[in-house]
Amino acid sequence: MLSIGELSKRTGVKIPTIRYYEQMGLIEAPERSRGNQRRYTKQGLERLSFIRHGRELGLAIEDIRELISLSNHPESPCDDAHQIAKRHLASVQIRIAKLKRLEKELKRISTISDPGHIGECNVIKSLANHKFCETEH
Amino acid sequence: MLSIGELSKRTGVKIPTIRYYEQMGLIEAPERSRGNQRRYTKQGLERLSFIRHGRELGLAIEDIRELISLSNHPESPCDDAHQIAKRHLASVQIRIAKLKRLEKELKRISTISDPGHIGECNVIKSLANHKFCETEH
DNA sequence: ATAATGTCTCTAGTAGCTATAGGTTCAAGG
DNA sequence: CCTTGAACCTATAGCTACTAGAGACATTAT
Repeated sequence: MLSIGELSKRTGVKIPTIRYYEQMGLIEAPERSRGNQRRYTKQGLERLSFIRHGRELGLAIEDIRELISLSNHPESPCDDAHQIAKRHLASVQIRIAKLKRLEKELKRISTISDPGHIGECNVIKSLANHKFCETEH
Repeated sequence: MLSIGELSKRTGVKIPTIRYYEQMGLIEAPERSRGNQRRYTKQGLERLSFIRHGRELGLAIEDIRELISLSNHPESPCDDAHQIAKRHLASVQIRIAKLKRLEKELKRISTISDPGHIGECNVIKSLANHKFCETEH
C-alpha cells in the first residue's frame, strides 16, 4: 500500500497530477486509509506507469483512455492499439522533421557573429524574413 | 490596408488568434475602418509574420515578446537575441532526442504482428513495461 | 436593395496540468 | 501518551495558447 507521495516518487508523476487523473477517470479511485488518505496497490502503480509512459511518448489523454479500455476487455484489441500507435507515429515523424529544421535554423542564427550593427541583428531578421520559411504559407 | 481576414490568410494565423495577440499586447491595435473593423498595414503583416515564425519554431509567447522589445530599441540587442536562440536550441535538441526514441518505440510496437492472443497485445505491454524506458525514473 | 459574407465584442471552453488556502492525518521522537 | 512536522485532504483558481459560440453590425457583390 503506497501513499500518494510514494506513488508520485515511484512514477515521476506529480501529486496534483495523480489526483487530476483520478478526477478525469483515467485511474480508478483507490482505497482510503481510516483518515481518508489514498492508498495505492501495485495495480495502481502499474496503471499510472502505463499512463506516464503514454504521456511521455506524447499520446493524448484520450488515446491513453482508449488504450486502457482496450486492455480492459481484450477481445482483439491489438488491431485497434496498433492503429493508435501508427496514427501517432506519423505525427511524431512530422514533429521530428519540423524540429530538425528548427534546430538547423536556430544553430545558424545563434552562432552568427553579429558585428553589433544597430538594427542588423540576424536573429531578428531571420524571424521576420520569409526567405527562411520551410513550411507552407 | 488589410482586413483581419486577409491578414489571417496571408500569415496563416487564425482570426481569433490575431485578436488574442492584440489583447496580449503582442501586436499593436491597428487602425479601424469607419465601421470599427480592423485595418492592417504592411508593418502589421510583418509583425504578425515574425510572431508566427517564432511560434512555429516553438518559441514561447514571452520569448517573442522579448525579441520584439529588443528589436524595438536596438542598442546591442544581438547578444540577448542570441541568448534566447541558444537557450531555445538546447531544449529543441532535447525534444528531438526524446522524439526519436519515441519514434523508434512506436515503430517497433506498431509493426509487431501480434498473433491475436487475448491479453497479449504488445502495444499495451510496451506501455506498461519499464524495460522500454529510456528516460530517467 | 438585398443577400451573403465578414467582422465586432464578449464570454466560455479546451488540454493538461499547477498552485494556493485552509484544514486534517500520519509517523516519529520525547 | 503527547506533540510536532511532514504529508495529506478538498476545493477553487490560475496557467498557456488558443478556439468556439452567440448575437449584433459592416462590407461587398449583384
